[in-house]
Amino acid sequence: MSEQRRVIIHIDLDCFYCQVEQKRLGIPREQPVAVQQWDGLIAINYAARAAGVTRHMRVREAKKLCPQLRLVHVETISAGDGESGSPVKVSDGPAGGGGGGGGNGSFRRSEAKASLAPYREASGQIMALLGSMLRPSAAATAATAAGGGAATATGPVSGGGCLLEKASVDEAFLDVSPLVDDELRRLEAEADCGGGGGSGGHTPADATAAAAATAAGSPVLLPPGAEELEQHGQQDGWGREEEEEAAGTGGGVGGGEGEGAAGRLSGALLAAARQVAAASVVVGGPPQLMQETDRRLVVGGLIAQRLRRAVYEQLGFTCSAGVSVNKLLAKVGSARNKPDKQTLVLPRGVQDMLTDLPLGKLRGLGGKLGAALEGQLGAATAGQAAALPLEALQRVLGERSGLWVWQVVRGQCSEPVTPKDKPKSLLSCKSFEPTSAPAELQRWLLILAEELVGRCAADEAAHRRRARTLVLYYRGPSPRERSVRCAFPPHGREGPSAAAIAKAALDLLRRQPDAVPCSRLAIAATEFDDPPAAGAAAITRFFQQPGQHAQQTQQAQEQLAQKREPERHPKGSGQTKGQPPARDLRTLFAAPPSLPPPALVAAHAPTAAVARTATVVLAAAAAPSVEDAEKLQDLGCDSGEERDGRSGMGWSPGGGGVDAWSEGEAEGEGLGGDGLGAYGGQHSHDHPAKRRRTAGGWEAVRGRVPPPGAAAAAGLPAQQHDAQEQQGTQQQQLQQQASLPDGSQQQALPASLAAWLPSMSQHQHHQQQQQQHHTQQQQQQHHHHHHTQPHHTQHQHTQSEGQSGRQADPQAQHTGQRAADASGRALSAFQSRHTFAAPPDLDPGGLVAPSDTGGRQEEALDSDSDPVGDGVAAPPPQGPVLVAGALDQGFGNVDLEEQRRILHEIELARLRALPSKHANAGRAAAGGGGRGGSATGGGGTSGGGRGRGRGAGKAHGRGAGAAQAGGGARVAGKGQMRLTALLQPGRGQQQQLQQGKR
DNA sequence: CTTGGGATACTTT
DNA sequence: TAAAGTATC
Repeated sequence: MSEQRRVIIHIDLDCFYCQVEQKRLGIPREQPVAVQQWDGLIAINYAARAAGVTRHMRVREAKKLCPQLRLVHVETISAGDGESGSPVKVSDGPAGGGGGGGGNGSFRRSEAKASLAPYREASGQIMALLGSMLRPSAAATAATAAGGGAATATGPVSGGGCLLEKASVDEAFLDVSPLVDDELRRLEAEADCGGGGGSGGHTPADATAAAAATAAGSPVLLPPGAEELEQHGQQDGWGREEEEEAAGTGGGVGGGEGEGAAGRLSGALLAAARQVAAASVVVGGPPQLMQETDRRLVVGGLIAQRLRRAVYEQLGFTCSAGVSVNKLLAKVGSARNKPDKQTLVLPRGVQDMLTDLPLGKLRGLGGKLGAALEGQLGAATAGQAAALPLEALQRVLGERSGLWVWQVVRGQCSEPVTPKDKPKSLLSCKSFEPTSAPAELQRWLLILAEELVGRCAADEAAHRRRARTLVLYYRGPSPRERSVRCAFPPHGREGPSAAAIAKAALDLLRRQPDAVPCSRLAIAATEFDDPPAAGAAAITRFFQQPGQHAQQTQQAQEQLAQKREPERHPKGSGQTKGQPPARDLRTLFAAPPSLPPPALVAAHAPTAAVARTATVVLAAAAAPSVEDAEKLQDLGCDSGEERDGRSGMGWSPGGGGVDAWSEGEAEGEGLGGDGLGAYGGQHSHDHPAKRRRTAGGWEAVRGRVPPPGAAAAAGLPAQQHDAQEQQGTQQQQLQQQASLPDGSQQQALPASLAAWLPSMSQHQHHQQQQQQHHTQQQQQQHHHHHHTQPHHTQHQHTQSEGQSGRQADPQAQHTGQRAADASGRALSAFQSRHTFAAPPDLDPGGLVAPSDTGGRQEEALDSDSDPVGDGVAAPPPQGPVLVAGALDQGFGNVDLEEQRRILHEIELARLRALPSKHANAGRAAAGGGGRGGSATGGGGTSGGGRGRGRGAGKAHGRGAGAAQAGGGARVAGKGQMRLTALLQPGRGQQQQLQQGKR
């Protein structure tokens, strides 16, 4: 498939944080709002921007500039008693007017840390919705609901193979090429059965007729009917300029004189094109429908409209979209017209568009690379850079980066849309006034640990994996941030213990001689275990008699209790990387010992919300408190329980353990020079942000005497209970759009949302009822009878192969669907994120296009010596094209790998059900299945590489995102790395740049 | 005075 | 593997 045949959409939420808060608080759109963090603004809505409010403004100035400005502080997690069951102390709500909240106290930087959880949650909903819209069934459903009646579906499934890449909390790339293929086919078919049999559809008369035909019939392309789309155009208050600009740029639609290649134009297509052109800004317009690229992009625009519309109607968020042939251009497009607008970037218009575009607006050139380009080659715009010869670029930027830049400034980018599945690490951080007081550092660490623990628990429930490594980041006197790591502390019975994590981090920190006047701390959980077959537990349950599973789980747990095997990544112990620890077969299916039983896990449905709710915070104390010391002690004691059999764990109570920390070390004993003495001793020479050092660490340390008997103090909260409470809380929180008791999903528009969206009118209600896309909240309901829709999970080798990826064996497919269904049920419960693609490593034979892809990769590799021609010598190596797991009802998505695993698990389940259970057989099989996912970690590194974009509109800042060039073919293992390295601007070049500067 | 948080991911050494 | 560095929002 040639580069130009892709249709990529970039979706960018408008001032996302503000929208989230406005929705939450029911603040009308027109009211100026800014989201505040301490004394700064981190998001400003468009009304406020109109009043001149910008980022980097203090609340003071902002208020002065715009007195009606409504300030909303980000949620914070601060001091509160986190003990047993009592709700977390999260603060939200409107911030006090002048300067960060007076009495409330929780919006003080010195006391709390900010939490982005609400935005993560909203983001998850949006991504889920977008994902659901890419699935064929969604389109079919919508069409059916729209009354078009045309029994779409069934036939060759459409839409399969679309990709969704969440690029950041508020952005996503979508590759909708397959959907475009489909809809284009359908649209063009209209000509046959529809009114206009004639060959050309160019006359207005034809267009009109076509419009009628479209409204009546086109099942998928215009599910709601054309008139609704028009309504949409009107409903957003911003519709006006669109049309003007569209007109200015040439908003009309041309049949296109040249290139008569494509046959006649169907009236339906023409009507659709007009409609899209009117509702979009077209760069390089008007679209010439006789040209395939334009035609496809127009259909892409139609899809973008649908997506934006759905996001608005179902979730209440406006967003902007860019539609083009690659990620780079789509992103530039989405940033061009905001808010709530969409931009088609036709290749024809690219050159014009880029000539004056500041380099920084191109994804990847917003940083040093762009600066070097400007500084050393004098190019400030893409146009200027494009005038430079490749050799010059390569001389200055290095071979790879030079080539990459050469392509990017021409608008070329073949980076695939790469669905990201699980995050690679979870991190919680906090910066503060430099301090050397251990108690204070400890306090922060505990808060961070609590937050991290909550997120880890949610992650584990969702992905059934655990972090193997804990990383501590700290910023000491040196400007640079440093990091050290250790094994992740063992999980307690109820999951990872915040106490243990905090203590491990503290131990780590104590060993650092340069940690001292510390102004920032972060802890991260990384290097996760192999995801142990996400669907496994659900599958198992699915094939079990009710009740059997509990029994089984119990058995497994008993066994484990007996064996007490050191399962956790003992450094250097037998567990080779990727090799699942040898366990009894049963344990493969049972939840790990420290997990709640699967049933509970499923019901627990941890999402980000749990991370929030589960966050327990310390007693508030600006000053180091005795309680803090007690806490730590308790924690130490608590984790002591887990200590048995795990001494080889890399982390340990350290030289001196808990007791040592409390006072002995304060005295400089224990670790000697590494001990706390260093804290008090250092001073902040060197520190760039040289500030006064807080009261001497020594004083603080000495003053903090552990109370006698601290070790015996009450332990951590009983999390079992917590879990249940959280469940309730969470459901209340999340399920504003509740399902009916019987499980049917009827959308009740949340009052707050309705209030906030005055424009959501009658027809909208109508829509709501028709909508069958379910948001995450709804998915979390466990009403089984709803989940019987087949899951069209499909896989294509390459896009040019069209629909060839369907599963061959219907029976296997059926089974797979049931299994997928079951797993979907579980996944939907967990569902903290969407996964639309399988990790690339599993069975290359199946995932990677056979020799085909390999060949292309070679070409891609070679292409750096042959960048000419189209610039992108190699066709976009689509690599394994992964398919949106098509869980019809929007349940968790099961990707290809997951399907394989599931089938595997089914087989295992069958084996297990046999009278004599041969664990060996099972285990062997399981081993095979499990291995599949193991290489994934590395494989996750895609050619796509890094970077999110950044909505330029957001807060007028520097550049807008970047794009990676690179053919990013996804190959398992090393080859991919090499390809990646070759095609991305790498650090190598950047270092060169740095050197060049010096 | 002037920046800033909090968060992720990826690459290189 | 560990640590640092870069990019981006």
